Amino acid sequence: MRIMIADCSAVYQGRLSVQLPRATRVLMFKADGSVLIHSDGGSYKPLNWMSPPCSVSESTVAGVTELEVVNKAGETLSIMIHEVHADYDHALGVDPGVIKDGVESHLQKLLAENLDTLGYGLTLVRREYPTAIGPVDLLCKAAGGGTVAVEVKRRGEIDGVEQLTRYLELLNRDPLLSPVTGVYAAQEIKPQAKTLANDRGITCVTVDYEALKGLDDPSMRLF
Amino acid sequence: MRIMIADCSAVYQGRLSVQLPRATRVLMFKADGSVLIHSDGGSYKPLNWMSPPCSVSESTVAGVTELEVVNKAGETLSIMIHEVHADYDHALGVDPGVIKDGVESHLQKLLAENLDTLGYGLTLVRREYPTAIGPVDLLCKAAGGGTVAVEVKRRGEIDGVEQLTRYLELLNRDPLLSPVTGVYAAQEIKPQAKTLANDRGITCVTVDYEALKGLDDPSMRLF
DNA sequence: CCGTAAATGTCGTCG
DNA sequence: CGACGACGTTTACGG
Repeated sequence: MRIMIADCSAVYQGRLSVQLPRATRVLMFKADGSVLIHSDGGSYKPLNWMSPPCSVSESTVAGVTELEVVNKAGETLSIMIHEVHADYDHALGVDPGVIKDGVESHLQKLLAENLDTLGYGLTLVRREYPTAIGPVDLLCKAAGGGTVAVEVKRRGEIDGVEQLTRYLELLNRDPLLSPVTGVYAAQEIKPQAKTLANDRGITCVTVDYEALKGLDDPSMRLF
Repeated sequence: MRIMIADCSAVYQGRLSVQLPRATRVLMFKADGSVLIHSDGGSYKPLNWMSPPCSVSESTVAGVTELEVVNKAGETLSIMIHEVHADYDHALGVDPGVIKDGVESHLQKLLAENLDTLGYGLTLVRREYPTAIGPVDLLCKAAGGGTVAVEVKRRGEIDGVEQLTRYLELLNRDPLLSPVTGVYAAQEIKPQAKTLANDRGITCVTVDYEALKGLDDPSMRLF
């Protein structure tokens, strides 16, 4: 990876136009061709960038170096380098990547294995039950005979309620499944989402990921 | 900004858990306290990071330096530095920031000035018409007497249809506005969004930003 | 500080 | 390759 500290200005022309006035910034050129322009603040998002795959061409006019980065969609990032304060290059090698734990799919899996958390007498039909408008996270049979569709989210906001509502509308047209009721399960459910869900007869369940994990993993049990 | 090239491993513990196995990476420490861990690929998103505001503490055990980055929510990013290949520091100063053109608000403005694009005989009531559940992008009077609510998006996906549906539901309760119909305007509308919109009697309009811009700006006109 | 909506969103998965 | 949903989404903007 090449890292430059440089006095530069830049223009991105693509899905929109973004201009960067002249200032000192950090330029990162990654092995895959991608380019990031960082300032000394903000967050992890660069001021301007080009995602791979893309190609870089260089030209110099009157002591000013211009880098033209282009991707396949024809988007361009043009960087004018007025002065270079530092220029480093290091070989990093291929990264082994990240290992994640605790995302929605894990929560979904744990809930599927512990349906009691969601209500009594539920039997799993399947996870990711396919429908024309997308997969339902968990489809279950209720003890009473009807069906229960479960939408799982890490953070329960209003979008999830809308999503589940669409599924319920569709599933209830199927006489083999009807009546279908909904359960909205999340580690945290926002008040507005809860209100909308209740309004539509959807049950909200707040789940504790750590507790579920403990239930699931015998080595974590206290007794 | 401090930039290190180092052989490191890292663990984030917060909203979820992310582990980074040992490898050579780029560490960026920004002036506002934020930390980024970049590999030599991917895109602008770091493998791991901590957003500001946060604080860093350092300790060394058996030649291994551990950096512990903590934010207010109690999320932690712990970086074990096994070997430092390079360590640079540069003062960048405050960045003047970016100038953008072509985002949704511009599209909204252009559409407000060219309502014919959306349908015949529309008169603008106002942009960002306020309601209890958020602002409607464009509220218009129809020639026939009713009201038209317009939702503007750069890319029309299903969320926007839900958003507009909520507005329509609310606006139609107002006898001064009713009947209110919906128009979904975007540079590109996804099939599922179009299907759902049609299902709900919402008109979809695909708009050409460049053409609108040409209409709007006399200097761009051909005649 | 909460809530909503936009984003050059990016990233994975599945068809 | 496109569509779709999750994301440590992040970020900006109002009340």
